[in-house]
Amino acid sequence: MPNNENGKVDPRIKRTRRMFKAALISLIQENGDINKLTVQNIADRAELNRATFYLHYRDIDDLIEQMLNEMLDELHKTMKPLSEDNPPIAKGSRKQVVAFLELFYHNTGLYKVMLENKDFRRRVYEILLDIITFWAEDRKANGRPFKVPNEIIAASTLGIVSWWLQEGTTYSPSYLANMIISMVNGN
Amino acid sequence: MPNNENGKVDPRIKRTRRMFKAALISLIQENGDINKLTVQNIADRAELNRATFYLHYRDIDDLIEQMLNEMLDELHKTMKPLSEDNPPIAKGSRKQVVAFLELFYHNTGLYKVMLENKDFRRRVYEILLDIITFWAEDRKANGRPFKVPNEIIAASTLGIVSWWLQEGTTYSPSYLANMIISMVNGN
DNA sequence: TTGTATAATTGATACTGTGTCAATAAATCA
DNA sequence: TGATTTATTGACACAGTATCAATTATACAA
Repeated sequence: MPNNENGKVDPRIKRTRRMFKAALISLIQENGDINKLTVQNIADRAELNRATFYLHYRDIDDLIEQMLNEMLDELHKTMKPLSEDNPPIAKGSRKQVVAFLELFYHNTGLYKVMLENKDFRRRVYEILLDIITFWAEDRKANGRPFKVPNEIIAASTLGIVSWWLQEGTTYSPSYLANMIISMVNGN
Repeated sequence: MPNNENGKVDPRIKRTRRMFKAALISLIQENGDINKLTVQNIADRAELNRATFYLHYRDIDDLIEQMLNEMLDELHKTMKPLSEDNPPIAKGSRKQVVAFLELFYHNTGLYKVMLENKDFRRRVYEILLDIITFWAEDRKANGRPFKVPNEIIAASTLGIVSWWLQEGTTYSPSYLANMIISMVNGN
């Protein structure tokens, strides 16, 4: 973001980008499809000129990528403090899974659509892999290592979360966390 | 498909549709993306006129849907005889999972891209759910029912298969089947 | 507070892709 | 062979993309 010499960002820029992002979310929630967006629709919804869009983003994918990065930052921010718990304990892990699921739960419509994006999926997978790797080390130290590779556990969990969002999140985050942990623990 | 009075299909029609479908597969394998197709590209690759495309398909989504149905028929055909094994046994189930994975394995490039399609994913999920439901009944009858709902097992498996294809199918179908079964069985 | 720098708007333009059509050519069928 | 169906061709109206120069509006700094 272009700054002036004091390190401040022109409020017009902040406002414009906020408007475009809000418009994107609004349209995604509305038609539940990420592939039917047009620059004109986004500009109309943001109540800004279409040419203004191109002053800030290369194209729609560029806007989506920036959006996606902000959502991933939020995910990371929620997960990181928990994974730095010391010492790591089984209860802490469950808490972490629930916190993770709640993030999705509180923005079902948005995350459901965003998970259609390959890049977003890949990076959520990586966050999951981080959590699980951390968890796996703890389990190994306690003499009951996971029976399947961490990558497969992460992929499995992503599959469950995607399905859960698609299906309408009828299970609570807490219940789903139990199911995930039960599958992973093998009992 | 339009038939004449003898029930035969004009060979020009068969040829044309075969060409369009081959062109679609070829382009998908080439750019690994289902969202960057144009009618002109497909027609060029098929060595047919663009207008001819519209004689056979409403639009690109229509062509993809027909493609998708053919692939699902193939999946069903592979799965059905196995799920009618009588009596159903644990070994039979493993064989079924391997057969399922091998189908994907032998056409990685195509299935990988097709699994980006929401509709295709939903229907593969349903096939998996069928298999697992069948399996679950057997387990229940033997007094060791699954600990998590069938839907969650199906979603989990779909997540693993999607990841496996994305990642480049480094594990063999047989090994991956073991991992899936291990997760499901919880041991 | 005023001048200047920056951002946003407007209207224009060239371009790519869609979907349809009428006229014509080519292949199939009876 | 003649009639019928399919495929090709070129044209058209349309929607959306991406960029530009000229103008208007807003923010910042002296």
